[in-house]
Amino acid sequence: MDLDAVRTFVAAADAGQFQEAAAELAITQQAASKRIAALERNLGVRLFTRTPRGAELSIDGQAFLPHARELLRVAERALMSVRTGSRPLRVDVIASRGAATGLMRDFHRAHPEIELDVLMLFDIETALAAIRSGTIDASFRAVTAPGRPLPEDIQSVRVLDEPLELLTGPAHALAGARSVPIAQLAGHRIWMPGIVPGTEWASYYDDLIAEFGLTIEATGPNFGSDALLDTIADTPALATFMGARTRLVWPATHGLRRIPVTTPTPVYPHSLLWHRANPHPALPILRTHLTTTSPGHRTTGTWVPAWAAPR
Amino acid sequence: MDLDAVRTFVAAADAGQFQEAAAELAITQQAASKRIAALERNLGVRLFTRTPRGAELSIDGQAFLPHARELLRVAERALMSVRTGSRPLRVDVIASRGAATGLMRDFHRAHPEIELDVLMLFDIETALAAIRSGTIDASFRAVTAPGRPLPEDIQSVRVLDEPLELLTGPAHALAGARSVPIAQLAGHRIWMPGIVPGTEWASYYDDLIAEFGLTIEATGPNFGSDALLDTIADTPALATFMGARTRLVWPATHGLRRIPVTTPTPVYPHSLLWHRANPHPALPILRTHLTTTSPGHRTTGTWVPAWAAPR
DNA sequence: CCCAGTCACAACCAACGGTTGTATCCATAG
DNA sequence: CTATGGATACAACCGTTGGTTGTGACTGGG
Repeated sequence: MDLDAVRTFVAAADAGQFQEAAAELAITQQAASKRIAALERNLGVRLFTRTPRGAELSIDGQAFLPHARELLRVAERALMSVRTGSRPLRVDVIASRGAATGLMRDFHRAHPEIELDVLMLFDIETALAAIRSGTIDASFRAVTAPGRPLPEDIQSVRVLDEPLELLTGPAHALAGARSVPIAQLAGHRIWMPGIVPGTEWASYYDDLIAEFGLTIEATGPNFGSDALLDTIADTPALATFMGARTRLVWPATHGLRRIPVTTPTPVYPHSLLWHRANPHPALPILRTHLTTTSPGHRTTGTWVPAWAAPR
Repeated sequence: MDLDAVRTFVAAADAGQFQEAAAELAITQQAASKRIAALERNLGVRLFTRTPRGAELSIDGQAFLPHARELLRVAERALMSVRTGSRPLRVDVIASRGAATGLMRDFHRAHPEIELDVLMLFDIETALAAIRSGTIDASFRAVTAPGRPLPEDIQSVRVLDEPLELLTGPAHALAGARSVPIAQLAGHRIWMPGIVPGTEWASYYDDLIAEFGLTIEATGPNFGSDALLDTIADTPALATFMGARTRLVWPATHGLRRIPVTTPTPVYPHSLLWHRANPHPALPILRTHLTTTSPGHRTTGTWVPAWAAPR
């Protein structure tokens, strides 16, 4: 199906005749006729009933018309998504099911008129480079990686501290606990596959291990969250960490348990990063939305890595 | 923008390389490379970063990808809308803002998984022919036109009696009335432009005029409901009829009044018509939905044309 | 150090899609 | 009844697009 033909179809449907549609599109009447004939041949139905005074939609044409308009609308938006200047706000989130995605969903609900593109970059270095080059407009990240202060031209605001919970199967030793002190996790096998060295997550868990003497197995390739959850559900000796706000798309029947961790509760600090000179009109709206809906952060009873602690 | 190029882009993004994408689409690697190069040229951005081991999405490519998928999805649905066999349920309504449209909206809310195409045919004759030929699946109409009994192979069920209300501007003599007996309308000018002779509406109003001695001016071309409402709002001597369920998209500030008509209340009887042998799986669901949510019809205090009265 | 595997460029060719010119149809006016 | 105007479709022509084949450049692994 050719988008030019669809455009011609919509123009002809609106005009009621091919000639005027052809004039609008700056082609000859014959070309418009050929385009629509080709479209009809591809679809296998007649879209217009031709009369000596114009062309009016057949019933199939009437049914097709709204779909054709939608198609052009979507094509237009697809084009806009890569047009510099007045393109959708591009926001990088740290994981597709994480808290930042939920925050963006909330933002979209609050401001459905703002066009959004949400993507996931590899690590904070990539994100910073993209923010500085203007390729993306904002990023949800832990505010700094260890030893690397934020550049001068990047601004940030802390928007959410997400508590980590323990995720176990029904047969796990801690499955019945309503909460578990972090000291009790020493000696339990905690499995976190797919943590890529060099990313903020790796730094975060390195610090967590060092601080509380945990044994985290980060080995093994990441076969996707489905495989991870499957293994956790079936293996009594394994557990994993998961952000409290992470949404699980998983049959509840598997009996996975989410157990809060306490004394202290490790939290992952999400900040929004952006370039101080970014002119995108939707960016201040996002910032305002996040700061006004942020629940704030407790500092007592929680733990964050030293490099992420508020100065 | 070429849909084939978009398809190639999505395939390459999924495969992570051009060669495999090209194999899926049954073209050569060079052709896929050219298609994506052309797409990048059209969009003005680089979608992939080429490596000697494949091609991975650039940031622009990541932003474009969901739009590309959506575009292909919409194109697929546009194609289905004219494919015989498993195409969306095609329902004809009598007016774009009338009660039947509202009923279909309710149905769509109740069954969002059912694909619908709603269209407006010229009159009941066209609708019957389209139902018999299978071009449409159902039609909302007054069950018969005068003197023309329903064919044997068409079935019908009465789903809604829609009361007619008087619509006036704020300066009209009846503007303050909470309701008006139909006998009081004799002598008032009632304006109904755009009623096409030969349609059910024309028959309906002919009967209404004959029964209650009204003077309805059906003259003048239809300049659209905006122009009609504009004139009604500004002309104290004019009023018009409007279905009680008709949704008005009109600034409330113009002070239009909707006044129920009584003793009796003229109602327009909407029936659903369909072919007894139509195999569309969604058709019985629509019928069940309509009959179970139908408010039923009062017969006392209401008026319908003799040809539409239940036998 | 070579090889396997990837993408890009060049040359060639068929097919698509545009234009111009023309025939046909029908409603309307004279 | 006929001429005319306005609409679509068909035919011929032709440039450009988009496919294939052949080849070169690049890079990571054995």
